[in-house]
Amino acid sequence: MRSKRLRNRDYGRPTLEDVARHAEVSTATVSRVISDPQRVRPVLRLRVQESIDALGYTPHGAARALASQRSNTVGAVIPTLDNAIFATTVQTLQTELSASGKTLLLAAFDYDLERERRQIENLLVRGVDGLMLTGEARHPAAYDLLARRGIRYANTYVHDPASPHTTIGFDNRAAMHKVVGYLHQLGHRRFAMIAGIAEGNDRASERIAGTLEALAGHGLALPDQGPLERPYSMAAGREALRNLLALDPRPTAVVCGNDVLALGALLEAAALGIRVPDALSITGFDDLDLAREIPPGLTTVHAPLAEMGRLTAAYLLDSDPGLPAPKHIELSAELVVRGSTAPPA
Amino acid sequence: MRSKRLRNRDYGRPTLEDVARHAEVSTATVSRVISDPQRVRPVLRLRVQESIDALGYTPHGAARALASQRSNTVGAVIPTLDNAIFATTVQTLQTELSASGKTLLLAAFDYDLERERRQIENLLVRGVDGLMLTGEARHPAAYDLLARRGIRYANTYVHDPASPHTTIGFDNRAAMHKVVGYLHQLGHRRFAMIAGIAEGNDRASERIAGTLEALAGHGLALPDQGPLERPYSMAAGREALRNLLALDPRPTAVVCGNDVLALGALLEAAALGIRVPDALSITGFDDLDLAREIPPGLTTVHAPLAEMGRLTAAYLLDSDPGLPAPKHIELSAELVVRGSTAPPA
DNA sequence: GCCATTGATGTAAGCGCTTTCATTTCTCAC
DNA sequence: GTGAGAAATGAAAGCGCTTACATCAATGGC
Repeated sequence: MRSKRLRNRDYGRPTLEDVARHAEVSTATVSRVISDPQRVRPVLRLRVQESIDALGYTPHGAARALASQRSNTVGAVIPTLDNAIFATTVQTLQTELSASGKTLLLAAFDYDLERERRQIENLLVRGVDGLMLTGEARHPAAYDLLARRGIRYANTYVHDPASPHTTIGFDNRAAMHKVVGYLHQLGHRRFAMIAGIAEGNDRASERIAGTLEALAGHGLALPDQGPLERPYSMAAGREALRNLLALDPRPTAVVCGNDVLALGALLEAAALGIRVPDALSITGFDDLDLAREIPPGLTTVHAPLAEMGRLTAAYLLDSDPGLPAPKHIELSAELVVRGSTAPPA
Repeated sequence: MRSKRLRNRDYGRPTLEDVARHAEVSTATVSRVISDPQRVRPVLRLRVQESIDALGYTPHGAARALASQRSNTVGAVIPTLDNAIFATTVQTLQTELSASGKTLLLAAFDYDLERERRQIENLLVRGVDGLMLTGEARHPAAYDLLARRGIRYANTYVHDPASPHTTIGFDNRAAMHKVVGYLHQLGHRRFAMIAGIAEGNDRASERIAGTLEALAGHGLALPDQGPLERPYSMAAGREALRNLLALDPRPTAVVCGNDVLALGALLEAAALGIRVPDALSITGFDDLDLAREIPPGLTTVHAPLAEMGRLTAAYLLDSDPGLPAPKHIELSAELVVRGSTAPPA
């Protein structure tokens, strides 16, 4: 049973105090050398720095966080990384944060809002200084917690100036208006939709709502079955397209809730010998790399993922007052016309 | 200038002490209720729990980490999330960790080993209890740090029983032997390679080395220019293929360092009217979803990404002794034959 | 019933830093 | 040279928790 005094010397990493003793200064000075070197005379600063190197000292993050009441840590809560659109944004966020010396805590919730609540709670316990969230639909208790902690957070991938929360993203609904408007203008009248799963996912449901609205605006509607909701996979897109092709009359335009579904539809059409865009127009959403590369090119909506990550980082890093009025940063999500759309036969 | 005593009551979150006072027990008891409820009599346990709820108390992670000397946090240092193969593994890792109440700290280094060193250092400062690393090539100072801290870490995406570090992954070199062996058996003799950028990336260089070795084993070699090293993008794959097609004699088999490059090559071949696999065989590495979906199906090596994430989590969560002998978990990376390969014309 | 155990609580000492406040040391204008 | 004010340093009090260790109550063998 060794004494506490000795514990450090024997096993532990050197502490601030060890450095202070070695450099014959106070711990306050060492602390200053580390966090604000300008405040220490060059002579001492150098001496301390040498002791730090000599002992191989590295600060203890938790102690620092406890004493300073800030963790220099930011959290991101996303549905999953298994989806390029989140991966890209998180990648940018991470890079920006680490340029500012912050570390990213990552949590995924797999589209389960209860799980999301727990993840948010966990990150709050970890003391994150800010939080990137996905969408607006959320367990009420989660918003309560956020409010009670007075922590800065942003709802991303959405834009809603009327929201009481900060939003950084684009208007999913409006984007679908553009898609439908464009197809309608090409002459399409028989539409179908392959959507993402709407439950617990307001981006997916907004895209559905936007599509329905826009169609209604032209006096049109989807086939009776409504939008086909499918998980995020090419295989699901293929299967859904097969379903739609069985319809009579066949749709001439298939609007998809995301690029992966659209790509599946595109490949299935090709496999079935249905020529795109001549016999069938297909659109996506997100503008993955592949949308540009795959023939005949996928008409889709460009989601500014990296920019969203960058702006979110900037917002969360901004050390302004406490919680200002919610901010709403709208990013444009433009229609990108490629080869998968044309006037109906 | 309000007193410390009051600070909590006025602004802060409630603390353990607040809860203790409210429940009329000691802080030790509250602490026990939180971390090991069994040790407290039901009567008290209940009372404490009620106080916790009443005050809306949540623990303070940093204080906890400082007092207990463990952060319940694990770090992952990867090149980038902008690459499905890392995203998938990290996704699994994250899910597994959070099932055990651990949080994932994520850092990317963009294939810059100096930056990787800094990221590792940063995570160490944050007090991670374990670290997932990518590959084996690393700044020596990073290994020093790791050793000095006696922290548990795993080099993933590689397998090397001779390594002094724990490795969890597959043998990239051996996998390329399988690819080349298979193509050779089909009758191919004129090979070319589109590889990832080898610098600072031992997976990429191992794949190159494996290819060269295997070819040499058959008395063959790449064209004079050697492997074409390209960044991870379909556009780069297309460009590289165009380059290779200018060769005289043309290669009959193009081996790619990853699926994205291979997909680019595949699409470019299609665009140029070169029939795959009749006029040209193409192989990839990773086995992305798309490899299966895209016609004619990409022959590739299946990388067990999710399994790697799972095993890494298990290893890092394993609270066994300190640092045992390095462990080497080999995952199989099997050749998956699809439509993009056939005997040469 | 009595004493040795076992189990449940409480006490209080840190964990390794930051930061306020007091003290000491410099700077200069005069 | 002197004294006022600025700049640099040190002393020490926490930050909010965990965890020996001490204490006290309950249990059971005899």
